[in-house]
Amino acid sequence: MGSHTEKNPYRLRIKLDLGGVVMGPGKAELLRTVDSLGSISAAARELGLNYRRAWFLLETLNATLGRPVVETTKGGATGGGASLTKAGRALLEAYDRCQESVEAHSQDTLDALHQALRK
Amino acid sequence: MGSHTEKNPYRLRIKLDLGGVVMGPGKAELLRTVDSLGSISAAARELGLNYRRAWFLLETLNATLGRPVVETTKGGATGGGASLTKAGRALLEAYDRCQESVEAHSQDTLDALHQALRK
DNA sequence: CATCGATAGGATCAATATAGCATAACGCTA
DNA sequence: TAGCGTTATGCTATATTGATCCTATCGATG
Repeated sequence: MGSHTEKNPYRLRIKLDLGGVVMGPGKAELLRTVDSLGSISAAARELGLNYRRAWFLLETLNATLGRPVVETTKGGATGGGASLTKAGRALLEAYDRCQESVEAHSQDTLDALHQALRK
Repeated sequence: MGSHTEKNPYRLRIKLDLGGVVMGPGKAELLRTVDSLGSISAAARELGLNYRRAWFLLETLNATLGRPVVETTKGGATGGGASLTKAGRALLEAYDRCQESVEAHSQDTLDALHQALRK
């Protein structure tokens, strides 16, 4: 039959411009994973990036926003760890909320575009 | 008085992921300027980027999407020129529409985040 | 047919981003 | 006190991106 709707590959990606840093899907996933694993290095392994970079991304966030988004401890039984601050959670939640809102409100436009650019 | 609302510096930037290329504010402005000036090189001058790059950006769009977004002519009295195709205009309009929608629907969340991260 | 401004594209260099290695400090635990 | 896993950070190498330069081609027009 005629209208077998092919999947629309077009997507809308967002980036939160925080004045000095931007947070896109990468940092968002990193925050999320640090939150769930309680460690920067574990999160880095999980996401397939090296610790050096993961740490740098978080440090940039910490330094640029007025307050830290992650707090860390060194040494101890587990070697140390990291967790999100309230600010960090607020940031992540705001990002997710924006992402959802954007997806919901852009779907029609993206579908129309997909039709318009259809070969 | 207490609540003198300081301007919120946080912004939401969008990128249209078209599968192979992404279109952000840069390519959007380029398309818009080519449309209004009728020339790639004029648009490049206007936006302060070199012709080589402007041309390459447009070429990438043309090549990746099934159909061209700009069509060009060489030679002639004016040396040549460029204009947006219907597809190009559809793309630019979709981008603008998404941008507007996003701005409208994210303001509250961004304001709340700004308060939450307030020093 | 020589000129002119624009498209089209090759080649190279600088700047920036990311990857990867190496190492120290930390503080619990055996 | 030796060992372990993690944070923290320096340094180097590689990859990606953007800037710059240069040359060819096109086609109306004087």
